[in-house]
Amino acid sequence: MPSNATTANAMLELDNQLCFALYSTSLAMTRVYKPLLDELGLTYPQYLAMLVLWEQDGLMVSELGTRLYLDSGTLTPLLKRLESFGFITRIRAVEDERRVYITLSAAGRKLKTQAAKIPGCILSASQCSIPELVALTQQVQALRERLVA
Amino acid sequence: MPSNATTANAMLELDNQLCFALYSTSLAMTRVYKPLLDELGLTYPQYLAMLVLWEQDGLMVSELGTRLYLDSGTLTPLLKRLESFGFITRIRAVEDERRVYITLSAAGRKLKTQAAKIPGCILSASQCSIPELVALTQQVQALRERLVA
DNA sequence: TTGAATAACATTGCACACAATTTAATTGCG
DNA sequence: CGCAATTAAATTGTGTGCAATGTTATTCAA
Repeated sequence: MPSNATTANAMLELDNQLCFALYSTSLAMTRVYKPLLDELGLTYPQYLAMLVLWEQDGLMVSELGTRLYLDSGTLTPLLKRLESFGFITRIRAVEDERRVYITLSAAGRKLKTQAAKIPGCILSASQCSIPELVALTQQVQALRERLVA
Repeated sequence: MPSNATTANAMLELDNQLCFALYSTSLAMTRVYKPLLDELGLTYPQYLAMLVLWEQDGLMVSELGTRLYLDSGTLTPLLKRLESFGFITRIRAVEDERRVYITLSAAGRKLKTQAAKIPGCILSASQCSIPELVALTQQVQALRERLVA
C-alpha cells in the first residue's frame, strides 16, 4: 500500500498532470496554426477575436472578453493592432462613452473566406476522428466551466 | 443536407473548436494555480521547470526544454529568475562549455514539500474523479504527440 | 441634485512564448 | 590538420496574459 508521500510524489510528476497536458498541447496547437495564420497576417489570439466577430459583429470590448475569457488589458492592444491592419474599427458609443464597439471592416469580413480552409487543416494535423474530437472538446469545455466556477 | 459553406461555417464557430477549448482551459487552469503558486513565489511556467527538476536534477537547458516543449529563448530568462530567487544554480559544463546544467539548491529541494499539497487543491478545483482526470490527461497527451509529429 | 459607487476601457509593468539572429564551442569531413 | 557544419545557449524584438492602477462616464442612493 503506497504511503501518502508516494502518492504526493506521483501527483507531482509532470506527465501525470492534466494542467501540463493542457498547457503543452495548447502551445503545440498554436504552433500548428502559425504557418496557416501567417498567410492571413494574424496571430492566434487575433484569429480568436476574428472568429468571435465573424459569428457576431458589433460587440463591445467587454463582450468579446466574456467570449474569449480575456480582459481589456489583453484585448485593448490586440484590437488596436487589428484596427491598424484594417480588419476592424473601434468606435466609442455615443449613448455611453465608456463603451467601445468593435465592427468588422470589408477586409475583415473578406478574411473569413480565406480562413474557411483552416479548420480542415487543423483537423488533419490532429489526426482525430470527428466524433473523438467533438467528445474531447466537450470534456475540456466542461472542465473549463468547473475551473472558472 | 448541409452545403460545404454551412459545414465550413460551423467549423469556424469558436465553441466548436478544440483549440480554443484547450487554450481557454489552460489559461483557466493557470488562474486557479496563481494563488497557490504565489505562496511559493513561483509563476506557473517556473513551477513546471521545478516539477521537472524535482523528478530529475542536473539537466541541461535543452533537456529541460525537451521535457517542457520550450526553447532556450523562453527558458534562459526563466531559469535566470529561478537562480536569482536561490532555487537553482546554472553551471556551465567544463567538458563542453556550450552546455549549462541546472541544479536544485537546498531551498529549491525544500520547496517540493511546500508544493506537495498543490495537486490536491487543483484536483478539488477541477471537480473531476481521478479516473476521469487520468483518461482526459492521456487523451490530451495523445493529441499533443500527434500535433508535434 | 450631488457625491459616492460602479462600470468600461486604457495604461503600465512584468513574465512568458517564440521567431530570428548571434555567440561560442564542438564535431566531422576532406 | 583545417575549416565548414552543427550544436547549445543567449539575445533581441514582437505579441500576448494579467495584476494593478488610472481615467472617464454613468448610476444610484440619500
